[in-house]
Amino acid sequence: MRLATWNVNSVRARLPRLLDWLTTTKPDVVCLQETKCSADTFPAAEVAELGYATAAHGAGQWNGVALLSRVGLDEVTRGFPEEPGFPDPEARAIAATCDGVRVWSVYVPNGRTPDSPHYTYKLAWLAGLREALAADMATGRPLAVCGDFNVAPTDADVWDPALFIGSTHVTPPERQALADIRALGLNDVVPRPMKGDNPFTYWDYRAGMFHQDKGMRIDLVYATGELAGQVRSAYIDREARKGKGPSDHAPIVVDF
DNA sequence: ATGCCTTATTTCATAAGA
Repeated sequence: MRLATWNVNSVRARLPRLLDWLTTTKPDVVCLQETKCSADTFPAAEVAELGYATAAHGAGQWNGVALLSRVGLDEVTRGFPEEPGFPDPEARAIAATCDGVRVWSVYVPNGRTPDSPHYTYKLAWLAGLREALAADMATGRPLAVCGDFNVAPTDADVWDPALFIGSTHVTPPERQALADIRALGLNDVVPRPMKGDNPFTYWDYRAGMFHQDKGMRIDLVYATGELAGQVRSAYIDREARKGKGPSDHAPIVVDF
């Protein structure tokens, strides 16, 4: 199975690039984040022409997640029980069973600043996600939770750790929340960069950050043990971050 | 301290992103 995850920063704005990328990369299952559209405006017909079934979860201009699959898309769940909201739950999680693998696409709240209520919400949401994953893993199926976690797991995952001290994405509570999720029995599948040493997945649009490789690794693939043991390769598709009209995130592609 | 860039929107200005 070829599994990918990509924060597309609007699936409609990115549609031509997404279709090209699907055609050349040929993933079996794709986790999308920041689709920024409702389920009924998701371009499902366009991806269906390439052989993909769609399950989307969205509610307008912000957030939004989706799953595309050409190997089955069953037992779809949107959100999770007792999902924290701001104040109401947002479209940040969707899961499905694809060829026997339980796949989650998640878009973790940004948090803004550590003194913001959005930060408290972020930590609560990650704790809630942990409980939902624990419940889903009780079935014993292989599982992968993929997406934009908005947390850089280590200092090596940001281009300048000194610059990030005191900022969201690197604080100990956020990193602990990720560690608590891994402690369920999930393994960080670290993809290799196509160029350079840094496994970054996000670069700000501004100030030529991508070209200077001033980025962050905040998009993650966490897989249960047996599945992680079957990883043949994992890479960050930096080509998709180049050129005209890219997302600010690059896709991660994992072959099992 | 802020913009740098890009998105969507009851748009020609704002909120949000990370």
